[in-house]
Amino acid sequence: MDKVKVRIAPSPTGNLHVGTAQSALYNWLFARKNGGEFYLRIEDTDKERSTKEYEHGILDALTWLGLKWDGEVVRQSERMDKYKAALEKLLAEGKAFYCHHAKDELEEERKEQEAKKEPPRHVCDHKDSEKGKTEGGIIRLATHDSNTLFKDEIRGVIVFKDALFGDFSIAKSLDEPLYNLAVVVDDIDMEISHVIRGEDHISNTPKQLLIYEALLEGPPPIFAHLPLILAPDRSKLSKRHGAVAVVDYKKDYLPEALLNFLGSMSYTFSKEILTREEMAEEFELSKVHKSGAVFDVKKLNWLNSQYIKQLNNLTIKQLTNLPEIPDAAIPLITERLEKLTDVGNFDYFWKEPNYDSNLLDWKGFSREEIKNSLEQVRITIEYWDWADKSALRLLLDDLGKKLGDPAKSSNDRGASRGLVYWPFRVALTGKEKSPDPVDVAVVLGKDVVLERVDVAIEKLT
RNA sequence: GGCGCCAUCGUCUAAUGGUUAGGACAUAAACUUUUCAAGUUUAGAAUCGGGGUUCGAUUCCCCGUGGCGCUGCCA
Repeated sequence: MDKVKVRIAPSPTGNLHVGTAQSALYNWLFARKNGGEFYLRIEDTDKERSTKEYEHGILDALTWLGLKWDGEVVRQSERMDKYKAALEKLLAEGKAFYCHHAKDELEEERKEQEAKKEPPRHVCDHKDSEKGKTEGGIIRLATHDSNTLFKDEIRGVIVFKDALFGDFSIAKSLDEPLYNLAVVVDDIDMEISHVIRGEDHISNTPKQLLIYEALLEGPPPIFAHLPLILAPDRSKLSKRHGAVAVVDYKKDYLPEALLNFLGSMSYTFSKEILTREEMAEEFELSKVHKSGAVFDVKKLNWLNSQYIKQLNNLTIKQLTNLPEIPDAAIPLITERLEKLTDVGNFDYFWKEPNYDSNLLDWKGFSREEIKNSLEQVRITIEYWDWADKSALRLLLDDLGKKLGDPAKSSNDRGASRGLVYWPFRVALTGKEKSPDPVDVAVVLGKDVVLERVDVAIEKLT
């Protein structure tokens, strides 16, 4: 087999879509597995909608994901001469022609066809006439309806019965090529061996095959159509479903997690969590799934939490842009972090907590009892040997036993310990939920702990 | 309407002619706990329908049904 060369071809009319990212991943894996090359081609022939900002965004997103392309970025806007040459060749050989029909004529034709329940298409009567050779109007490929088929590497043989798409358009003019033409010219020119793209391109394939036939003597590339990524309602995932751009995930997710998720969505690897190198090793194009997969953010979150747990302290600080997080707090935080920005829920490790005094209340106990508990905790802390964490736990447990109303707590030991631990945790964190307050106290240090207990006592006074 | 693709737990999927239909996420419960977002354990949860082929179909074939995609002088 010739060298494997694959590409992704996003158009810079929006941010990098997660579907395109998945397609990029599979192309990348396939190239990596087969010692091939992975190219990036920007399809910016639509001057109205393409922007440089989106192009930069796409490059950034791909880089963030770690899907580095080989060679230079190819831009269709810089290759207009190639398309023009191809068009001139097709025109000269009578394989393409100028269509002079006006838009309203075509619309008329379409309406009639719909009324007759025929497939909508334009079969042009200019194609073999002199008029078809006269410049002006759009350029169409001269076709003859027939069956077209191709072998899809993922789906097997796909047959288009009576491929009835008429003389379809390939360029608005010599200098304005349309999608199908540009794609084929580029794929030929870049010597693409495998076209791996979304399922939504299946219906374009027979058209492109006809262009290959008209332009190329050798065989066309091998095609493989990936399943679509679906929204929870099983329609194609699009902007109206919320976060669909890779960049939307950047603040909360690790690229490794997103990549792992996208990869596992339409392919079954030997394990749940694996690096892209491990994925590449196992990857076989023919084993990619056929059916669309719903984007389940819960599973992404879970994967993300698994990756976050493995992060080292420095990385966490950089990623969250919070260098002030104490090192000792990091294991306590990463243990329960699903999204990076959730780190804000743990800001009591580096900031004075702010909370309502009602939060200090515990079960049926009175304000006086709570206050007394905190005062006792304060004394315990002051006398406590700071190095011994388990000693503090024992001391606080004992305090709980002492403070609890024997009538209330004889059968409810937990409640009396709660009288100690609940206000203590709130004093330290200002939250209902947090890691073990003793663990938090150790991270905070004696001075801060005493300070915060004092603040809490103050609030109750 | 035309053409095409697809069809196993809620979700992602494994099993391709013989399994108690397996796993992961999610959910629920129990345990643990001062609380929980963490941990451990357990549970419930699926082969779209109808015909074939076969001793036997999740699996192969056909027909329905459903979902989705495409149907541009967008890509």
